[in-house]
Amino acid sequence: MPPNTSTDLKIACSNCNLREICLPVELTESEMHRLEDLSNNKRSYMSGGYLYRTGDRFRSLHAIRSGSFKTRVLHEDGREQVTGFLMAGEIIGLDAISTDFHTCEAVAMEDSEVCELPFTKLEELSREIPSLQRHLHKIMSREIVRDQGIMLLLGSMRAEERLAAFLLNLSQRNATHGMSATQFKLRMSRLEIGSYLGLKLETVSRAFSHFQDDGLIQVKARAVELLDLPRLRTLVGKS
Amino acid sequence: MPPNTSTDLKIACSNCNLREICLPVELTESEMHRLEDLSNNKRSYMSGGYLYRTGDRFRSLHAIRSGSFKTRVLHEDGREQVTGFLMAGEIIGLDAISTDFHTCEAVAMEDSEVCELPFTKLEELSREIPSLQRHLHKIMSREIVRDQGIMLLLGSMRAEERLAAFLLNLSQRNATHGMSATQFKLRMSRLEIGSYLGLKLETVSRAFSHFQDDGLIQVKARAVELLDLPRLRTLVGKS
DNA sequence: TAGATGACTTGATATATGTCAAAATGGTTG
DNA sequence: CAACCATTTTGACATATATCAAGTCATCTA
Repeated sequence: MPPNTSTDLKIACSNCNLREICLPVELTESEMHRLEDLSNNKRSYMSGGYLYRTGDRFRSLHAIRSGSFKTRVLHEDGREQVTGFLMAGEIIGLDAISTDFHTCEAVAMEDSEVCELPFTKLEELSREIPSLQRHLHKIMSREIVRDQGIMLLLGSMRAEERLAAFLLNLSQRNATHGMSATQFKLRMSRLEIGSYLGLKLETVSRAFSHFQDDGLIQVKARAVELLDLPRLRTLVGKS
Repeated sequence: MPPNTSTDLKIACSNCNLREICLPVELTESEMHRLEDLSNNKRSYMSGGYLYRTGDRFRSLHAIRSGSFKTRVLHEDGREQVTGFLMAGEIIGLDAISTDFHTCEAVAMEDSEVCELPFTKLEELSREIPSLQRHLHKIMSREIVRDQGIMLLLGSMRAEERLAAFLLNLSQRNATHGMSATQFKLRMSRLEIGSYLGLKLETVSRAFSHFQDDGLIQVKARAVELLDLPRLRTLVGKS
């Protein structure tokens, strides 16, 4: 299975005009209002800006309102590993609950906006609203499942399978957020894709070229069109 | 950083005689009793037995009381990836909260016992006991951090670094559970280690042999002794 | 205890991906 | 628009790990 649709949020975020896509369906009007109070703090980040850094004190989760972020963990010796690409509607910062400090850093890949979700308040509210509690648990669990999908990818797939899985995952998430499943612009460089997939950028580039030669995709720099979804899927499945 | 100390549990499990190691410190007597009611169901599994399988309906988390389990995800084409090795005191099943179905399977690596923690009840209780709620959140977050550590390992470390990180992680978890940090018996085969680390069993075996030739470890089949922890650590750190 | 079976080690060789280098392309800024 | 810089592509070559193949060693059962 490719890395899964990740933590797309259906929590809160009403003040952020994400009412329609971000709310758990089961809330009463009054619960809704309380949720709105929670998430009234909105912030903007320029491309390249840090939402948080490794070691920062944890206070809030963030719901991405627009734009996208990458998360990465840094190794002592300077090596870095991109651990996720997050887009609008997804929740970022779950790693930090564990120790009250962030264990990775989050960088905007384009100009982006987030809603702040103060965690203590979120916990309070979820004690009172069972459906919200369950929702929060699901979001965290989904992140675990997503990570295990990436472990599968990194541990047992070859370069082109990894890239195919990656493209299909982007495709699916784009579709989920109402965008095209077959045409999109990559927000990340070959280097970042390589880090995420455990490959060197040259290998990523060659895989892109090879897919294009095979008629699987059309790619020009960061503009990608998936021409043959079924064949991409079989590529991931078997080999 | 090597894969982190994983989800060692301090929840519940009083009836399971894990009172001393498993309880969040901050509970009152009455809260304690309620927790005990929660976790009164104990089960045994023989080596090779399934705690759950992919697709099983999710009802409970499980606290491992004794023994150990491996979790693995299966790829359509039959490839499998071991995603974790869990030992006594750790919590298993967090992946399933996401969809209410298990997304991986858990197999006992030796004769083992678990406490069942019915999740709905756990949620109820954690709505009423904030310190328990926070604890549950930390356990889930810790699993996320652990998985990201493994992603770093799989994505950016070479074979011997991976094995060194793996051994150091086992060492640390053993120590956490009051066992020797330098001498232990592996509960898993070279094949399983290889799957977990994204390597073939021959590569794992060669790395073991090489470490032994270098005086880093003493290894005979599954009995391992770490002879030079500092040098193992530098091996993981830089290269 | 012997025999059988699966686990592990070791060697020779193959191959996927990494490395190094150069050229082409695209985007950005004055 | 031009010049510049970063990004991407492509090629030639190097290497870590996989693959294939024996052979040895452990563990379990009869």
